[in-house]
Amino acid sequence: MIWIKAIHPAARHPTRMITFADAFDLFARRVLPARLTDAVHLRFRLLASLRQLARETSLELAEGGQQIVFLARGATKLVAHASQSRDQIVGFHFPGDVFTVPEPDNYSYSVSALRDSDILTFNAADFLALAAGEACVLQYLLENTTLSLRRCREKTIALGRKNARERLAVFLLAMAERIGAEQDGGVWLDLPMSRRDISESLGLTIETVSRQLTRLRDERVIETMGRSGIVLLEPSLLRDRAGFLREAA
Amino acid sequence: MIWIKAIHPAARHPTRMITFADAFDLFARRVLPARLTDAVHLRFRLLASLRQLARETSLELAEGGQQIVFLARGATKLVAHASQSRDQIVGFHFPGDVFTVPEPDNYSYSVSALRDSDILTFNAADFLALAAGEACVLQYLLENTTLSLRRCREKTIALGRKNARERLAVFLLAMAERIGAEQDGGVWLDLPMSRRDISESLGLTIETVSRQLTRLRDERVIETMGRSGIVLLEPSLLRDRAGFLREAA
DNA sequence: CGGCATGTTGACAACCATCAATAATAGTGG
DNA sequence: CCACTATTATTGATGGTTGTCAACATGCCG
Repeated sequence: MIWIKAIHPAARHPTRMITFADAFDLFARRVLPARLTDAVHLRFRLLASLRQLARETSLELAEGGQQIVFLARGATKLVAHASQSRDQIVGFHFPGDVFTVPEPDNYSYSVSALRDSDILTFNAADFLALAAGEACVLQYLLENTTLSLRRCREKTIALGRKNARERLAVFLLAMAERIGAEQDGGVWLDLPMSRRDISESLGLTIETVSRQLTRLRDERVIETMGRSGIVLLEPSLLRDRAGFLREAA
Repeated sequence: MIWIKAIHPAARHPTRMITFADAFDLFARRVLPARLTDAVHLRFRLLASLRQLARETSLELAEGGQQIVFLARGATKLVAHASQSRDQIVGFHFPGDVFTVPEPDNYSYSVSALRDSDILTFNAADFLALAAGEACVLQYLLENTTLSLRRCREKTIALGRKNARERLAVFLLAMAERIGAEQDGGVWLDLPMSRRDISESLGLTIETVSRQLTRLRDERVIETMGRSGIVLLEPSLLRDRAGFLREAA
């Protein structure tokens, strides 16, 4: 049916833009305390820039030092560029996430959209200067950064001590936790990232990622549907393959 | 002489303990703003526990949730325990460092002393509740956590995209920055960690670490003196081998 | 339906882990 | 102070996991 054809892709990846007001509102509801005076609220608002990133486009943040980013809509990856086109994805982000983009040092960093995305960017120094008077905001940022750190440490463990098989299992479980939809015993994933993205996140090649997914499919641990659809048939089987600590017996 | 025997090891790795007052004073000078009232100062003091860790001993922090740790003296490693005695070191810490120890999730974490160390531990929740009224403290923690995150991301890049040779170069440069002593053109390092620690930090084996150090020695990039002494003869040569972004030409 | 980007599969090679033996170091006791 | 010993580090030989190169298949979009 025509109707299916026309509506389906749009439903999966809506391209409707949101306004600055909408984006900032989402941000304020999550980060700013309700009791904030209008004046301070406005000053935060003045620091925000809305960037609309079409799928596959990226945002270089070289100028202006460290940035604080709020993802209002879409999905993004934070990429570190090492030498000679060796890129490492240090994190995936989903709507509602707040994260910091480091200023360039030994590597340069960029934010790329996996889907059409709307993000708010703040200069970190300005933001912190303003937040200094609002302990709640600082506390939110601190908790958030601590969470990012925990995720980053888990990634470090995966990259340092796990084989390809285990890394895939860890990745799928992490995605299930963040964007999975429960579905009669299993978990449904609509991955916004390509095999290349997965491989650049896990320190592998796309071929290895593909082989491990095939293997998991052969073992009836997952099912794949097209390029982006994955069903975790039995999450506990994945946990067995993830090389985590055994649960206390 | 008895006297020599008794004092010599102590000279390299002094075992003299410091008092709680000394340790807390070091902490306060670094983290707490000078203008803090005595009452609040005291409340922070009441949250602190001094732990004296002899070399090679470790501190399990399973109970009590996330901890905030201040290292007053010595050197420590933060170890994540994955399954089956596969450990990954997620960070090394030196005097003055503040860091958080996650509560156990998929992995358990412990702090181990590379040298005799004195650390102050705080329950993170209690500490944050108290710091909520002191924006300066929150800001310090936030900056500190952001720095930890940056370091962790750089480690992620190293483990995901670099070979053994590059990882060693990155490691030595990072150590030079943190505990190196300039010495006529080169940098002198007295590494507190063993080859095993280095390998567990870099996601390699001790044999590979050893081989790469030998290779760097053959190439006249470093000199080794005993087990812990390393001189970086020409840091720029190490940078060439670290796989960093080329400096802007 | 057709073209192209993306993903999968296969053959082979490289790098690093593993296993094993030797060497060096640091601390101990004579 | 020096020999002795246990621990730690180095060196060598070999194999496995994953990267690389290549060909092919699939799915997505116009």
